Amino acid sequence: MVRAPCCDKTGLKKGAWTPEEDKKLMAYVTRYGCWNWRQLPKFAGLQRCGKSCRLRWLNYLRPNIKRGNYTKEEEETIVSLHKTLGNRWSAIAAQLPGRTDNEIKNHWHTNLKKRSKNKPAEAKEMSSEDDLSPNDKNQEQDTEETDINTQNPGSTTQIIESPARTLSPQRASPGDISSVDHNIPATNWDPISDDDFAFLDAYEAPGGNFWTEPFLSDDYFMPNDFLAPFVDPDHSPLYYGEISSPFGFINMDDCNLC
DNA sequence: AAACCCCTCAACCGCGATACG
DNA sequence: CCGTATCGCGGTTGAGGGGTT
Repeated sequence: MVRAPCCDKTGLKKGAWTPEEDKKLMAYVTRYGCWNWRQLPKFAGLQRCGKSCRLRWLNYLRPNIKRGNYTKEEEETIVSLHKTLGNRWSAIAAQLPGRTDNEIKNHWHTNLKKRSKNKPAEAKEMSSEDDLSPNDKNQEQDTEETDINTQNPGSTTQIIESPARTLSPQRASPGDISSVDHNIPATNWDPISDDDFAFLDAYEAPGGNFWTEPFLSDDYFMPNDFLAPFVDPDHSPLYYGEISSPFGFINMDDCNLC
């Protein structure tokens, strides 16, 4: 469940996220968006790799995430989509608003897989998969995917893009961020108060140090073309429009960062 | 009460795809 | 076209909780 925090050789933290880290990430992404996952941890003051931040945000902190309590409809959808799509969890998740591919994948392996095994009609496909060696499984998956592709060449079947593409804050509409799902357990979703931005404000002090020296490490380097989403307080919490920055005006409509 | 086992799920890892210079 | 950086996806791991013996 919760892994003991540890550090890798580069000093980056690994393992379970602490509430403080969550808050920092949440506050940063909510305020500035995720313009570059790799650079983000430096700006957010996190000793994490960008990949880890991205995963944490997408699977846990992102607004509108539903957790647990799968409805019957959702489970049926997962099972039926899995029959057609195979292990394309992101595609499946795209059909289930608020669900992440990781969560669906876990739910499948822990619940639905067994359950579907018990249903004779569905068990045919599922149970055979279980008895296969890893190689066989791969082969079967390849076959399955090939079938999908051959069955639907240029198909009009609605296979929505992965949630990471459709729901990721990188491309999410401002509404995605602003409409918070308060069903998220309090332990996971601590509403962000102004205080939570305090650590960010420290870097926005007059002089613009935040954008030029954010949590700078000795070897830090700011790309010349650096851009970041800004927040218009009138369009809280995120606003992507034409904004000014230390680097001039940025028309966020032309900016595909988020 | 203690030991063991099983289950859950957050997080990591590796790789392919895509973007960019 | 090529090399590099970054992103996104799917598979896998393993800590910890709960159930069973």
